[in-house]
Amino acid sequence: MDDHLTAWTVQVRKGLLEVLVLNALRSAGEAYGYDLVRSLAGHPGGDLGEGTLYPLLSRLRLQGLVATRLVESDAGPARKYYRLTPAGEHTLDAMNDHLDTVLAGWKRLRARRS
Amino acid sequence: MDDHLTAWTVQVRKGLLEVLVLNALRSAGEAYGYDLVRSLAGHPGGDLGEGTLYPLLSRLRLQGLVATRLVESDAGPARKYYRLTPAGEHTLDAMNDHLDTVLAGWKRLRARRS
DNA sequence: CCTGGTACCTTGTATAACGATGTACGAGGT
DNA sequence: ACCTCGTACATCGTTATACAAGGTACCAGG
Repeated sequence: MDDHLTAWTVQVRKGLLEVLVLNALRSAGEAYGYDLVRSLAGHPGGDLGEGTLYPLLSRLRLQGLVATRLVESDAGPARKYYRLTPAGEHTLDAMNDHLDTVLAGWKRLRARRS
Repeated sequence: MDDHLTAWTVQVRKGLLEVLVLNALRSAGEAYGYDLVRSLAGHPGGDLGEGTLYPLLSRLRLQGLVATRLVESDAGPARKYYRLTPAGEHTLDAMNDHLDTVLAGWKRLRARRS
């Protein structure tokens, strides 16, 4: 029974993780992948691996929602910093609004328990 | 840009639709598929087709979260009524709690805008 | 006889999360 | 020299799901 619940949480994260990352990116102003993994780990529902985040960031870049900037590091490999584009800001607002709407429907149905 | 947003909303619905239906089922006590499509259409984010709902209900039945009851109708084909099982009630509570947790993380990140 | 509403179901396509795996760099220990 | 650890990026295969499109069947009214 727990088996099905964990499978469900995976499905819920689809798309929801995208808004989470975009919001984190806007609040940080600028951040690189490896850092996002660690900072989001503290947030509820923000527990993701690198195999999840890097493809996500790549998609966002291809869609023009974020822009990247390579910065060499003294200790370790170069970091790829991400920040929102104007289109990304606009899209994020639309996403947040959409979530508000959908969740309003959820809360309404949830309240009416028998 | 709207193209990407509509694709995103599809991904958000994955899994989220399942909680919506389960909550609707609990608040109604008992309901059949065709009726759920119409009643959920009024709720924000509850716009779904039959090709979405029927496979969803089948999955829920296979997982033991809902039970079915066939009732013949005077006008039209027989209706398959669905209602939550005890396991379904328990799982639904866990889902609602999980959503509460995840959405708390979303709201926290969303509040901190630059 | 045909249309339209009710009611169920299946198939194919596209998309995303995630674990596993791989690459590469620098610092510190032995 | 060698190894290990932490940093940092990336890709692949599996699995699960929404959705449109299409299909079946029943009943009533024109």
